Amino acid sequence: MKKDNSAKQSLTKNQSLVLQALAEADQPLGAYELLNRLQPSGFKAPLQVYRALDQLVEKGLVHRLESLNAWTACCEDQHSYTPVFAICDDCGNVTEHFDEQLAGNIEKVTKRSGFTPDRSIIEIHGQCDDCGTITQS
Amino acid sequence: MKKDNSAKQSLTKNQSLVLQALAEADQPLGAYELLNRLQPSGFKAPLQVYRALDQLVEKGLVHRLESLNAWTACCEDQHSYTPVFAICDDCGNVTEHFDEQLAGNIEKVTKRSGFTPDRSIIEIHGQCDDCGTITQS
DNA sequence: GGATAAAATGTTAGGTTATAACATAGCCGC
DNA sequence: GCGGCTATGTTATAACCTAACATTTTATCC
Repeated sequence: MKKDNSAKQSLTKNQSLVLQALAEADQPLGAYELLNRLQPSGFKAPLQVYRALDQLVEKGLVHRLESLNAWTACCEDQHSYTPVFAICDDCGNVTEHFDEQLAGNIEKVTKRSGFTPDRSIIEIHGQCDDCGTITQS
Repeated sequence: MKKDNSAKQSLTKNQSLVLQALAEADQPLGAYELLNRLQPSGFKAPLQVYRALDQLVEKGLVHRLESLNAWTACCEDQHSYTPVFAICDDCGNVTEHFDEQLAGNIEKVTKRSGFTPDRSIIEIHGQCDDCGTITQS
């Protein structure tokens, strides 16, 4: 994770706009949904969105949710561990978690077979606290 | 995982063809690559492939690799734990692993926040033993 | 400050991946 | 055979992503 305190300060205009749109959303957004929201700001083509997203991911300020084809602003915490995303299939809300032990387990599982891990994707689908409580009542 | 011994016996024609194509491949295949390979068998439209894939995933005979937009035949083991996929970014080879502790930790991380897990996605990108050894020599 | 290189942006076009909608055909229990 | 269910066929379209190339902005060095 190449994330430091200056990361946000060195953002370009497009990067800032995309990051702000993601931060204001209460759910992960697809690239074309971002494009829709940023057209008032002058965005015209998907590539403008994709390029900004790639750069923000590189800086560690945005994560891509592989199972949703969507993107979300990183929680504000500095983190070196692989994030774990909990995705509510009812309301679409996504939360970011960390666990040192879990990160260690992943290394262990693959290294048994001589595999050298680089980046990990952990996404858990289910029901968040709010939605679970509602349906049980 | 709804997988039992009779799962394979109750496959329809399209499902059998898709599963066989995946089993014969030495790498995960995309839906359109599957379509190409199955056109000699009479497949004509993407939906035929996607429907068979969905049904095979439901039966637990095929897994989808979210970060590759590709699909792979399940290893033959009966498994109740969430599979962990190790994906070599050099040669494209993918291996399926299991770890009870890892599965337990994942539940733990999300349940802290009242989340009820349903299905988990764990995909680790990196370098497999073969590719790592080669580049180091 | 001006030359230069690197990074970011603009724009058009096209490729890949996945689903909607509707019609048809086979299977199974009653 | 009838009704309900599952699977299939087919056309069209939506959603997601990248290539290629031109232009502009930013950073750096002298």
